[in-house]
Amino acid sequence: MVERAGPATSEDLSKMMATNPVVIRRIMAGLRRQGYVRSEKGHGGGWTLACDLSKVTLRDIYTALGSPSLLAIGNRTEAPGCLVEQAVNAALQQAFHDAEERLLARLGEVTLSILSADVHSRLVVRGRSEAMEDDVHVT
Amino acid sequence: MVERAGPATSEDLSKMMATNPVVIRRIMAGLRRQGYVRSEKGHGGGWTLACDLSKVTLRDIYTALGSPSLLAIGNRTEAPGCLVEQAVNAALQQAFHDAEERLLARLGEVTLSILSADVHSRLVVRGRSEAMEDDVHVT
DNA sequence: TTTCATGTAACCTATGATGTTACATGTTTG
DNA sequence: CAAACATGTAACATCATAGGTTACATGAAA
Repeated sequence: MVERAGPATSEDLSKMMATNPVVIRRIMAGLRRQGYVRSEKGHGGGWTLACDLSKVTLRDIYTALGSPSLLAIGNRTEAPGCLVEQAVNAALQQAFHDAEERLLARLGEVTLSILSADVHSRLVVRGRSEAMEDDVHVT
Repeated sequence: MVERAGPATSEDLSKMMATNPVVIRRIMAGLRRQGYVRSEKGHGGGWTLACDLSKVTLRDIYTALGSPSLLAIGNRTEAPGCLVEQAVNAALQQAFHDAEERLLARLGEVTLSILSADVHSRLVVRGRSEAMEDDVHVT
């Protein structure tokens, strides 16, 4: 979206990400609630950025999207009756917490502007390698 | 299983864990391959421990069970074409690795004997609180 | 007033984890 | 040896959930 002059429709975005417009709207709804994007209806409408990319981190987005669990395993039951389960939970609770913290901390370090810059540099690289392929074809 | 004198059948274990005997066998198969348990067929058969509980850690079990992913998120595609995906992966790769390492390290610290001891102490606590409840009922 | 776009509920579908059935293999007991 | 038991495993069924789809209401621009 950074690259675009005007608003991007859910239709456009869904094509880019090989998914469905409604899925895009569902996801963007969370970002809109936090004010990271704006949406306009009608002709020429669509989604536009509404935040300072250097101020918004992946963690903000993670939060806006409902903070789903980062770990594949973890304490399943809130207050398990099974003593073995209790023992395992007690033994690993701290580690789960630490691992999650580590991930969240990193998410908080990565701003959208950093990502944008990285995407740009990757674009350049891709451009160069495509040019090289052309050379090969020509030569 | 530590508590039992003889072998425990998949039937017994499945009842304890509120699941199905076949599910138990599926899981135990992994542990048997690593030599942590033994299985005997026929009358009086079932599962018995075959390892030193102080030598086997949760990490060993995790490995025996096929090292499933510990993180709920992560690099989905091996070599994504999408530049944004590449950029995000690059930014988070280290953090994913660190978080996973932290979990694995902790799993490696927790031996089955530690868990067993903890379960025992919880048994005592539960016993006491039940005794107290009895008192209440009596008084 | 028509066209376009979001907003959202309701439903459909694909996937993976778990549960179940069925049957083969081997072991003990009478 | 035959009957009862228990594992080993394949094949199938069920359930939960993430994602996809349809349908329609709301609102804005041409």
